[in-house]
Amino acid sequence: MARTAGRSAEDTRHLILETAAHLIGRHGTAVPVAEIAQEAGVSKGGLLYHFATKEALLHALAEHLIEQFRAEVHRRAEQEGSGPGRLVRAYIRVSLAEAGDHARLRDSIALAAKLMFEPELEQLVQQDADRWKEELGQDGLDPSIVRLVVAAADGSNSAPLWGAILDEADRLALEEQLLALASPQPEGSSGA
Amino acid sequence: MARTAGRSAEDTRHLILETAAHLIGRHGTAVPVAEIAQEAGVSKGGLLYHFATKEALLHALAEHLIEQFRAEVHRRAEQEGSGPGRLVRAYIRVSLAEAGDHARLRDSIALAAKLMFEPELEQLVQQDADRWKEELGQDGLDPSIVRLVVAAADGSNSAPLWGAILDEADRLALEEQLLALASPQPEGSSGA
DNA sequence: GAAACTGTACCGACGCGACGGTTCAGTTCT
DNA sequence: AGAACTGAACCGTCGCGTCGGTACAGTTTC
Repeated sequence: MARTAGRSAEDTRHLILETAAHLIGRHGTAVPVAEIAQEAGVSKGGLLYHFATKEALLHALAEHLIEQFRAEVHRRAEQEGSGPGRLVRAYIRVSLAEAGDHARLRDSIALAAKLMFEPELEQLVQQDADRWKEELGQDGLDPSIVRLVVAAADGSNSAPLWGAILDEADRLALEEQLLALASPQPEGSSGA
Repeated sequence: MARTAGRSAEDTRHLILETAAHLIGRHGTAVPVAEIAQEAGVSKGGLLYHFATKEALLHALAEHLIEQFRAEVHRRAEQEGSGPGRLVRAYIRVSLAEAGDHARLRDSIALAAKLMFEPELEQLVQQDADRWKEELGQDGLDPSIVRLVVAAADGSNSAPLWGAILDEADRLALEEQLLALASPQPEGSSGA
């Protein structure tokens, strides 16, 4: 057998990436590449053809997820009413939505935890964080509000780490709270 | 050589635990037990004398860290002025302090990330989270404040995951903000 | 237009190092 | 005496990466 019928190499690559994310979310990054390959309906050799090493696979996956998140936030920002805080509110929406998708969230956390200890890949995450810090800081909001809101959004995205999964009601309530904080229309309140 | 002069078995046990936390913070839970033993100045056999298996070691370490955090928060709560919000404010203080100790924070995160995928150990974290949720909920504060503040505190403790390390100024500012939110002396503010 | 050739995509068995855990005889502190 | 180790050899497993092969899609050649 060779190229699987009706599937381009790019499709295969993408399929492997999705499968990897899925399995990593369930079993952690320790999951064997052979298992990822099998689940993706590809041989181990086939997988290694696309990603020469497991680290390369994880690297590609990290870029994939980071890029996806960033694109999603910017997409939401366009829909957000104009004025200051657009980007922050979009960041909140996407973060909290992700927090509601437990499976997907586990993918990200497991991968991020792994990257923490791979110096070469760590800076990939680092740079992304720096970029966010800058972008969110230039969104026209009070820096103290941004700091608070972003910390809370990130926190809701890290909850599974500490076992604290927000239930649906809490998640939605928190989202409303954060959006309110990031919406510059004071009705007589004082910023805390 | 046998028992090291002037050190009780309990001391050795504790030393191993501390060393393990330290190394895990630097290299992740994949660090070999032999390496932990060596770094602790103990033979591999000696380590396995105290912790029959690596999983047992990680289990003990998790309990250690969880218990330590809980004890620390309750200790701080005693020092906190009485009235509603004592525990929440103590939780904030300890969380943010930990967020400032990057090395120690990495220990916790690396371990927590590992536990996520060990069903048996996961519930250990889960139960702890449930306990916190209950305790913090009964602290006499508006639930929406607690939700916001705890999410932010947890977020600051998860920052390294996303590469977003708070600098000292931000950390202190955030701490002040959260403490203010968790202090029930309204000067004319409305709840968000 | 079909045979010969080429490169891409993929297969699957194997080698090999690493790591967890066992065993055990010996040693030293309390 | 018995608890608390040391030290080193050893085993089994597991997972990564390599490597020789294979099957098709195009492309070239006549």
